[in-house]
Amino acid sequence: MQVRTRFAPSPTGFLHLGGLRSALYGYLFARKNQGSFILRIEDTDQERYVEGATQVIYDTLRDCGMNWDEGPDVGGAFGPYIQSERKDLYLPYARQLVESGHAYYCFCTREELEERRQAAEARGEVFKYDKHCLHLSREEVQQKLDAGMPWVIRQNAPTEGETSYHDEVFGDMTFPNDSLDDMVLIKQDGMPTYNFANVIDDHLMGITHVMRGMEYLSSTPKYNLLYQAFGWEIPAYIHMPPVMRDEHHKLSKRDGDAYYSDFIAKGYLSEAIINYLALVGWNPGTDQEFFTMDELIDAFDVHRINKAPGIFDVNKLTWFNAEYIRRLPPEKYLETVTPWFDRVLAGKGIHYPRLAELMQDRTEIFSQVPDMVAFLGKLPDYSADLYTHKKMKTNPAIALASLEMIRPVLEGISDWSETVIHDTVMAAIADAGLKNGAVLWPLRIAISGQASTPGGAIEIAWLLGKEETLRRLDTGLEMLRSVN
RNA sequence: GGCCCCGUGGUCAAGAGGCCUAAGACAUCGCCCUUUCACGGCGGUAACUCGGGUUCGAAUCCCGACGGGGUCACCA
Repeated sequence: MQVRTRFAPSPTGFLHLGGLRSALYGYLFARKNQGSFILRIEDTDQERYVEGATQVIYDTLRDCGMNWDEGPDVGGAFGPYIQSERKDLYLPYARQLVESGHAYYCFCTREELEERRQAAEARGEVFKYDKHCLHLSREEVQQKLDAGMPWVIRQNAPTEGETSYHDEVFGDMTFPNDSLDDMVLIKQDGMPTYNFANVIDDHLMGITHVMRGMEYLSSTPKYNLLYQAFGWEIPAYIHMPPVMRDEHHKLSKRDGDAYYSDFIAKGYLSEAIINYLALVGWNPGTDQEFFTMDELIDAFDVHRINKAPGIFDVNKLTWFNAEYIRRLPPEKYLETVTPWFDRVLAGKGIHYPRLAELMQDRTEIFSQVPDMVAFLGKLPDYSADLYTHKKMKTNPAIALASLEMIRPVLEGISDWSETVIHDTVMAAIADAGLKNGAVLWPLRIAISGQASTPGGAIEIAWLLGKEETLRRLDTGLEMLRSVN
């Protein structure tokens, strides 16, 4: 059997990481089985529709390396792939169900329903539609229709017995039928509800494996009843637990920090995001942690999807990101980091390739880069306390002596290259009978103005250039003379 | 509240009756390397929710409690 899965987001905003993971698992499963991955846009709720959201979905998926075989923009034999464009297709199916007694017209207004709902709540009961309109005769229905009364079509669900189905990750599920409500199939505006459109579309599009969040676990019996009423084959179900923000809340669109685009803006690599996301709720059963998309496809197995929700851990994502950055070819790293350098170093004449070499192993997220290299563009204000470091055996007094010793040495260097600076400085330190740290620490502090820097004194001196190095050294000397 | 699902360290998780004195990873702590920081290396702290069963033997099976999540819309 040709496997066909689908990702069916509603265009209500940016794609958050939970949604991205659903897409990923669907994509992985389809590819793993040489099947097709279909993209369908579920925009039946005009009130929540957000302009441009569909494009964001396309861009995000492509960015992450997930290509769909059929979809709104690429076409396919089962289109259209945008639900609103399929609008007219659903009503006939609903009517068919009305004819066969599996559904019925309902003329109850929202207000009436609301009253009954509140009355039920007042009695401490759960409101369930009472099939009020089921008993209308054919004539009465026609009369109301002719009179132009607003209507909806509801499913006629059984009230006794139970319905079972099998889920690939949760196993066998059974629900008592009396918990099934007569859900609305066609809304008053003529649009199908998600519940209905979803069944019709999945069938029409030949979806063999329905993959979706586990929040649909309990409404699946109602969908199965629909499939049966039509005499259609019920698809295989793969329900997935949610990705949580913390123990109590799942990642949602209301949490701005969960958007894929935000992570990209902060300097996370899409490969790292995908790799990490794949591992929240699923594992390969081995110790392998790093996966390319192809390796993910190869290792993926829906039976290894966990049933319990997984909490999204930015820490681990950040670690993955740092690892991916370290593994980047140097040229690629340089290219990616350049705009981040530019934010604070544009026009400063800093040698980016060398800086990039120094920075690559220290970059966890690109957005941290500007703060880490800003000192090269402008010497920050710093305190003389920085000259004190126990392990380096230095303090302001020692630092003053060290810097006074090293300044003329640096000034005397004509070939300002790292090796020459290194050899000259180290030789001078040895000649003076000093410890490396007693000179190198103060030097680095004087020219960088901060306790930790990417690279040591020599590298920074080279990056800064002779002139700027001496200028900063003088500033440091001045400060030290005033405090000593 | 009814119904459904789930419950191994702070987090992701391996584990499908004896191999568990419970892997691995992130985080955290310590040491080493080192001209700082980072990288890297080594080591440490830290978990089977609880209570009953079943069994020679249970993290693994059963029941209950507790905890968490979901669902009960003309939203998807």
